[in-house]
Amino acid sequence: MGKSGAELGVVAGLVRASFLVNAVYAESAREYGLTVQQGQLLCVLMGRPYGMGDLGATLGLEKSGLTGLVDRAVRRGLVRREPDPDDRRAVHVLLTGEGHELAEDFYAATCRRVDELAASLGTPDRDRLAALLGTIVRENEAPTVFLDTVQR
Amino acid sequence: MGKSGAELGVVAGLVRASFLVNAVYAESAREYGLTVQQGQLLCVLMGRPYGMGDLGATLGLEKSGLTGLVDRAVRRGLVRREPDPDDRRAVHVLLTGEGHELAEDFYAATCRRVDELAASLGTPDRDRLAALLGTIVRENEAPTVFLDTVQR
DNA sequence: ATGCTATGTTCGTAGTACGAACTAAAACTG
DNA sequence: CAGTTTTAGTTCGTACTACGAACATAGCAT
Repeated sequence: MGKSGAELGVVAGLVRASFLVNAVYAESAREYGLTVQQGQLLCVLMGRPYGMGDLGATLGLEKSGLTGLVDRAVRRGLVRREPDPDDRRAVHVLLTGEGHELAEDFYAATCRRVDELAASLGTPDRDRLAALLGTIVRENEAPTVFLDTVQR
Repeated sequence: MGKSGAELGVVAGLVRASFLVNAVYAESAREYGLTVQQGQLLCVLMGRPYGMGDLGATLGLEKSGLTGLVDRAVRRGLVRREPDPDDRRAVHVLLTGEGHELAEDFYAATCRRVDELAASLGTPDRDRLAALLGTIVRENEAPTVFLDTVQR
């Protein structure tokens, strides 16, 4: 039973830790007047502009749902659609200046809060945890929903 | 910069791993015709019945939002409200027979999927990861949104 | 008894997100 | 190059999520 006990430990640990991260993410979003989904959109777009298709794949949304999310973000002045010069069907979604500023602030606040979740770990444990999570993220090809480091 | 690099690694690792867990959770929920929130409700109630207040605190919801969530779960026959004999204002929310069965199945499927996220880790790494996440969960007092082990 | 607090619900509002159906443009095919 | 198929996005209808404010009861304290 030792082995199955350890396995359940990983699963419950991952699920509950995710719950904490979600809560912290929601708190940050709220602080900046965003919904979680809008915050996620901004964080993804911090890296580069996306077409609607890629954006949906990255966020795990159907295209029909994404249209509304982008619409609302456009209405708030956070992102804009730009026609793709090479394909008149396609658009690029990118941050506005205001959106970029808000994204940076939200990203920083979220980093700070998530970092605090791990406050009780010493540096070696943090490094170990980072390495283990890095393996999971890599092996499962988690999309870039949150940058490793801020673009300079 | 070595230290700050490691710190960002933990943060990005936690956020992206959470994204993976969320996606897997959503996939499980969908498989069983549930929304994520309904799945979460069932998983919490697997442990024991809750009053609306405790349930809101556990799930991180305002009471007004919780009423609707429970209403819809009642309509689907998954949970029921029972008057608290000691306090005529209060109710206990608990799983119906059908809800209990569905919760077990959903829980098992989710466990399997989350476990697969860590498939590339060997047993020692899994144990280390479980221990590190366990520390975070404990230090931040993550509510019991997902049982450690199924109740027998 | 009388006010204060706690428990839940109702209501209005905004947002999330799916599938099906649709438009338009690009890509393929004979 | 005309005709078909595929791809990119949007629109529409539906159901769900979830907040705050206002409300009704019920318990509690003085």
